[in-house]
Order: sequence, then C-alpha cells, then structure tokens
Amino acid sequence: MDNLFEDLDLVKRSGIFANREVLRPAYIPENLPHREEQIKDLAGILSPALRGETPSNILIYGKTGTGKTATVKYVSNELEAMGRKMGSKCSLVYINGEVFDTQYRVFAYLARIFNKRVPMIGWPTDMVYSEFKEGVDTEERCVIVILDEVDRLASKGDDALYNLSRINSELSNARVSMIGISNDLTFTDLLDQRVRSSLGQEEIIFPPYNAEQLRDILSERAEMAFNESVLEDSVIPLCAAFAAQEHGDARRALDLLRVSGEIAERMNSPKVREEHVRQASERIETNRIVEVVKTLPLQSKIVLSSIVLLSKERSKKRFSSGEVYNMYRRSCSFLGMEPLTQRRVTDLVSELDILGLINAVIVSRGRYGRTKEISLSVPESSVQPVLLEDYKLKPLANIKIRTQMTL
DNA sequence: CTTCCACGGGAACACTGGGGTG
DNA sequence: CACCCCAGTGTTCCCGTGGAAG
Repeated sequence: MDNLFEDLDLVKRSGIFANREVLRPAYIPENLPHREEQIKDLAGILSPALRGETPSNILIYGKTGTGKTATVKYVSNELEAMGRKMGSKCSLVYINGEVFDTQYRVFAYLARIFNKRVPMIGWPTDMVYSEFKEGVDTEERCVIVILDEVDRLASKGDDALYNLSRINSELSNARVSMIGISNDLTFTDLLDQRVRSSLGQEEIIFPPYNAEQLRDILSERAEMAFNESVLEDSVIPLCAAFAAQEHGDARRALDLLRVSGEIAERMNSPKVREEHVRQASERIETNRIVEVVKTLPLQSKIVLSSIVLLSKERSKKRFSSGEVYNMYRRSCSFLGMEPLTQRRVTDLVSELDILGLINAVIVSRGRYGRTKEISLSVPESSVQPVLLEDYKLKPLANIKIRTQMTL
C-alpha cells in the first residue's frame, strides 16, 4: 500500500510551478511580444494564399532564439484556420532542415504528406520528386513549405531549393511557395543565383532581443508558469541579463528560468532566488558540454582527448596543429587504431571549434609557415571524465604523457 | 622576394543500406 | 535469388594559397 512514488517530492503538487510546459522551447504562446511587426509582414505576404493566388517566397533571418520558428508557426496556424473558414485549401508543411537535411529526404517527406508511398531511402531522387509533384497536383490548393534551418539543407547542394522554386511551372492545379528560415545571414552566398533571387523575393529580419525585451517575454510566460509570488524580483532581470549576453537568445532565457525553478523546487525553497539562477546557468553550461562531448564520433573524441592531454602536459595552453596531430597519432597507436590523415583531422578540429569545445585561430608564423593555434575553451576537468567514459578510450587514462618519462 | 607549414577546396573513392528487376 | 542502381557519408588524395619571418 505504500507506493514508491508517494514519498517523492515529484508527485506532490509543486509549490513553485503552476505550469512548467509554457517554459519549454516547443510551446507556442498566444502572444509574441516585440514581434508584432514581423507577424504583420509575414501575414501580409502570405495573405494572397487565401485569395487563391501564389504568395511570394520568403526568406527569414535571425539568430537562434529570436522567435523565428515561433512566429512562423503562429502565423501558420492562423492562416490555416482562416483558410478553413473561407473554404480555400491552404496547407502549410513544416520541415526542419536539421532532420531532413538532404534533398532526397525532403522530397520523400513531402511526397508522403501528399499520400504517396515512398521509401525513405533507395530510389533515384528525381523519381521521388515527381511522386511529390503528382501528389500535390491532385487538387487545387496552395501549399506553403516551411524550411526551418535551410542553411543545413543548402550547405549540401541547393538542388532541393532549386527544384522547389521552379516547381510551379510544372503544376497545373496546385501552387507551392516556400518560406526559408535561416540563422546564418550569409548563407545565400552559397546559393545559385537563380535560387537566391527566387527564394529571397521577400525578406524578414528578426533582430536579437535586448535585455528589456527579454524581460517582457519572461514576465509574460512566468505569469503562467509559476505560482503567484514565488519569484524574487531580481530573478527575471537576471535571467534576461544572462541571455542578453548570449546574443539575446530567448530560448536560453526561458531555459534558464525553468531550470532555476527546478533547482529551487528540488532544494525545497519556497521561492526562486538569484542564487538558483546562477546555479542554473552553470548547470546548463556543463550539461551542454557533457552532452556534446558524449555524442562526439570516436575519432573526434580522440582528437579532443589529444588536446586535453597536451594541455595537461605542457605549461602553455595553445598548440599548433602539428603538435595536436602528433599527439593524435600517438593516441591512435596506443589504442591500436589506424590514424586518419592530417587533412581529415583539420576538419575534425574545425568541427570541434564550431561546437565551442576548443578555440582555433589561423596564424601565420612567417618563416615558420602557417598553422592553427588550438586551445581548449572549456575546463579540462569537465571534458576528460566524459571522454574516458567511452570504453574504447579507456586505455588513454594510462597513456604515458611525457615521452622522456623514465619508469 | 623567398620560403615554409598547413589550411581548406574539390575530386575521387569506398562503403552502407535501401531500392527495383529478371 | 542474384545483381545492379541510387543517395548519403566518411574518408583519402591532390593541390593552390596565405602571409609574415628571414
């Protein structure tokens, strides 16, 4: 009769949260503060869809957490609802370029939405493309394809975008237009001229939020998320300030607020205090590092581990690619693995750089050539244990660091 | 002006896991 | 069933290039 869960605080009605879900990134609020203009623009550009015309293609720019996706989804829902009311067939398809990051996958997904049976891999792409075309064209309608994180898709060749942009000339009933969402402002550079002009018929910019605007957003959500007066006055401004440093990332701010609440809850504190926010900020950062390192491919782990080993061994903190590559080769032979080429390793290093685990800058040392200076940009103590969790890397715990070390 | 090292673009290749066809 | 086709991914190979010390 004693249930295991009865004793756990988790089940008891939380004193802190009223509804934690509204702080999660997936939640789309009714009201998007400081995005009125973008909403209006977007709605204006899309409105022809309701009159049976083809809306212009749109390109949306803005850094992460500036409300791009939320805004688009919000407007989509409104548009679809209005379409139903007016009896015009209007459908929006949301595609995340992170998940569907190749032309094949995008068209296969689209074809499936329009009731075609297409395997997720195996066919020639043009076959999948024509299946999709046939599927959409079965009736008169307006289809708006939303490509979130298009830069992902575009970086692997712009064929998909090109095909999508000229599909209308091959359709007789349906009309297709697209919305590209990108957080990289320079990504059109790698597009074909024709695609660029077609996709960028209209452009909407989402500027980063400043601390003040973040405060508004947080306050509004906090009202729904938390019970009355559990937040100390300084909590929201502090969350906003932290996130404003991170180029005004609202997602970050909301995360911070939620985790602060969770920490307060777990500590049985009746209120969320400033110290909880600071702890939350730390925890989010270390969690991120652990998560990233854990999911690194094996070879990248070895490269990273080599850099860690170097920074433990030497007094200095920056290393040339040559040094890193040598250490990498030693690690490989220690593990009994074939090392990759230097060329490949420079790519892996760049990836680690983008992930923010290391810092790499190209320097020219004149007579002594050109290198990348590489340094760890996160504490080694938070990286090494995670690396050693990988059983394939276990032996590296005992690697003799100094070549000249005597036994 | 030369020289040096490795950066990073691009082509080519190997391999995988799924298709369709005879 | 055997066989070849296809997209996608990770890799190697080749090579032109940058830019300050000498």
